[in-house]
Amino acid sequence: MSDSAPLEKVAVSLTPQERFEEFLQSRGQRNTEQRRFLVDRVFSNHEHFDVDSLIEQLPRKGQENYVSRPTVYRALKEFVDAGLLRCFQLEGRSVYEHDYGYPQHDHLYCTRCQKLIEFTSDEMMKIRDQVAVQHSFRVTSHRLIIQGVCQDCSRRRKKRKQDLI
Amino acid sequence: MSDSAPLEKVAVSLTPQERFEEFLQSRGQRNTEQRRFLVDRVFSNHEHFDVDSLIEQLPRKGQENYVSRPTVYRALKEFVDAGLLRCFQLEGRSVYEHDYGYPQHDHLYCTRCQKLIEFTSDEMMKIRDQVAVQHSFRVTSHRLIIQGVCQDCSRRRKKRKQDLI
DNA sequence: TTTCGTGCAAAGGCTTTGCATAGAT
DNA sequence: ATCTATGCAAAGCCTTTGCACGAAA
Repeated sequence: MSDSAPLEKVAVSLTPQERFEEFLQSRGQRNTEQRRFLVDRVFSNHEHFDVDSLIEQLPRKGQENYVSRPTVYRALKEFVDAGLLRCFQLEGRSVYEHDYGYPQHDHLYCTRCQKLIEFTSDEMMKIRDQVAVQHSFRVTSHRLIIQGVCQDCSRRRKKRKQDLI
Repeated sequence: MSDSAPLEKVAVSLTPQERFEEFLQSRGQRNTEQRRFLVDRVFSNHEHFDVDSLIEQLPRKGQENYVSRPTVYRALKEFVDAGLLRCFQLEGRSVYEHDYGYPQHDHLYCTRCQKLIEFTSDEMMKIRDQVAVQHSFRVTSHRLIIQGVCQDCSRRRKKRKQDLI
């Protein structure tokens, strides 16, 4: 059974930067300034993000280290291929999160404040695999998102109701 | 534990057509030919579908019962609101399935043949609710998709390998 | 010097919207 | 008669692509 503590990191021997370097070399691709810069930015905090929120935080056109939108898209795809990031769809857009250095996990999604809460559950994995066996299905991955309202939003709502009395 | 049998229907007192009629009346909306026609078509078979595959099966422009693309989109949204259909995202597009008259379930998705296989799991629901309690999260719904390769595709692959020997 | 990567502009895929007309109640 | 629904064309949103130039190996 999982507990409610924040997700623990997993020990990894290479930095994301080094790992991506290796990935690129293995495919005969080049490690450019843009790619290095984006790896840095993407791994500078553990929040989930979408392309727009990432680009908002990057230098604008004309500034130092500007990276164009197509290049951001291309880089993110490479990060996913390299195992640095995972990508999933939420409300129509792609959401990215750290994969490298973090364990397999699933999400609670608060439809009030859009927060994504990570959790791990071994039992979830067991059931997944049992279901697969029953259907003679060979599993490669899964995606579980539990939607609802988080604690903070429930509290806020309750507080507001009390204030009205 | 769920078994591997196909999904059983759930007893409902109204036909989809009747249920949608009620829904429209409750919202002061009108039951048009297009809506009735689409309800019929959508409930004529239990397969999952996306907008394009649905429209392909509908009459073309100029023919009897033609329904325009925007109207199809608008109707599908209403069917979801009315509880007739459920909608989820798969590989970037919206996929629809019957909700009214069918139990809550999840999916195995074969990445080889794009087949969606439905399954129910009470244990899955239990774990979902346990996780939610641990995080003081109020659940409204969830979406689980297990990706991998289905039995048929595994067999085909094996067969092909044998043939090569 | 060869190849790959980048930025630009433009296009693509799916979905939604504004608007005038047609239709339901 | 009133007000919603439809079809059309156009726009929106997110993402990808073709191409010429620039940069890495």
